[in-house]
Amino acid sequence: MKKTKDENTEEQILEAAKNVFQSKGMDGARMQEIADKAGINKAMLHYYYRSKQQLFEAVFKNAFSLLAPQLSAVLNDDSSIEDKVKNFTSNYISFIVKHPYLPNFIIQELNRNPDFILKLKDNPSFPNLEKFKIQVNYEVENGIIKPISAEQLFINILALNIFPFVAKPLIMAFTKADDDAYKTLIEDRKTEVANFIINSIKHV
Amino acid sequence: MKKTKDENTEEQILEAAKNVFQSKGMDGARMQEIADKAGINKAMLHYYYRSKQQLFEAVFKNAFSLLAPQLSAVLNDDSSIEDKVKNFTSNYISFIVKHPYLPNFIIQELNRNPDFILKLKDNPSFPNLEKFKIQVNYEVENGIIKPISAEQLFINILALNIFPFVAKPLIMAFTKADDDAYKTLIEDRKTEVANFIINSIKHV
DNA sequence: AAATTTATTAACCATTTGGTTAAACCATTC
DNA sequence: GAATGGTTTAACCAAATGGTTAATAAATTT
Repeated sequence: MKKTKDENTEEQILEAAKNVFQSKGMDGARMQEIADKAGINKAMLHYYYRSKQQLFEAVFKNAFSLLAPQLSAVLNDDSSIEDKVKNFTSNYISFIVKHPYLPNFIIQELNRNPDFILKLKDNPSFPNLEKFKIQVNYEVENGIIKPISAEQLFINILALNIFPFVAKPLIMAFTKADDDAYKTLIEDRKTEVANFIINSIKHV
Repeated sequence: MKKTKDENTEEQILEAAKNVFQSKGMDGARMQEIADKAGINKAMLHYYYRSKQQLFEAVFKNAFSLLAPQLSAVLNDDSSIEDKVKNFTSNYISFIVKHPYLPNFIIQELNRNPDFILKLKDNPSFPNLEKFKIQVNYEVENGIIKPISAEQLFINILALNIFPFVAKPLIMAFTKADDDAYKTLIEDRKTEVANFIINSIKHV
C-alpha cells in the first residue's frame, strides 16, 4: 500500500491550504501556517506542489469546481424559470451555508487576478448561459414572465443569493444582527429571495 | 505658508495609498510601491502615518466615509419607498462607476478583519435603518407595497446594486462580455434594477 | 542671520517568507 | 538483508519587507 501515505499527506495539505487560503487569501496566507495546520514540514508543501502559486491554484480550482456545477445545474435543467429560481435559491443558500468562505474567496481572488478566469473558461463544466437565454426569451414571448433580458435576470439571481454571504460583516452591522440573527436572516432568504424574484418577473 | 508642502505630501501619500490598497488589499500592498507612486521616500510614509496599519486605516475610513452618506441619504429622506429605490439605484450605480474599487475594497477588508466595523459603528454618519423600517412597515400596512421585512428589502437593494461591481470578473465571464458590453450591462441596470425591485414589491 | 523646528533622504536593521538542500527515514523489491 | 526509490525533516538561504536612524535640507521663528 504505497499510496495510502502519500495520498493522505497530499490530501491533508490541500485541506489545510483550503482553510488558510480561503480565509486569508493568497497574499495573506503563509506557507508555514499551512504546514502547521497540515501537521507536516514546510518542505512537504513544495514536494507535492512546487510553489505557493501552484498550491493556491489547486485550491482555487477545487473551490470553483464545487461552485460551477451548482450554477450549471440550474442553467441547464428543463424546469420552468419559476421552478428554477425556487430550486436554485433554496439549494444554493443551503450549499453556501456549508461552505461560507467560498463565494468571497472566489470573488476576491478573481478581482486580484482577473486573468485567472481564462484558465477556467475552457473547462467544459464552466456555466453556459445559452440554454437559459433561450428559455427566458421563450417565457417572455409567451407572456409567462415579464420582459427581462436573460443576462440581467441571471445577475439578479446571483446577486440576491450570493451578496448576503459576501457582505456578511456589513449586513450584520447595518441590521444590528448578532450571529444568530444573521443565521435567521439567511434562513429566511431561502424562500424570501425566490418570492422576491418571482413576484418581480411573473406575469399576473 | 507652513502647510502647503506638508499637506501636499500628506495628500499625495494618501492618494497613492488609496490606489495601492484599494487594488491590492492590505496584505498585497507594499509600502515601497506606495512611496514610489507618491514620488517620495519610504520613510515619509512612517513620518506621516506611523505604520502600514495606520496608513491603511486612514484609507479605509476615507473610503467608508464616501460610501456611508450615499446609504444614509436614502435611508433618511422622506420620499416614498418607490422613489427611494429609483433614486438610490440610479445614483448609486453612477457613484460606483466613478469609484469602481470601493465596494470590493470595503467588503474584502471587512471580511479579513470583521472587528474593523466596530470602529465605524460609533460614527454618527453610520447608516441607520430605523426610519426606513418604520416607513416600510407603514407602506406594507397601508397596502402600498407587498409584505416584506425592511431588513430583507434593504439587503435586496444593496445586493442588486453592489454585487455586479464586486463580481465583475465573474459576470464578464458568464455573460461573455468584454469591457464595453459590461459597461452597457451596468448602464442598463440604472433603470433595470429599480424596475425589478418595484415590480416585486409594489401592490397592484 | 542665528536658532529652531519641520520635512526629507539614504543607509541600515531585524524579521519574515517562499523556497532549497542534504541527509535521514521508510517501505518495497530483489 | 542489501539495494532502491519514494517520503520526510532540520537546517539553511536569499530576497523582500516593514520599520528605524542619523544626517541633511528647507522653512519658520526669534
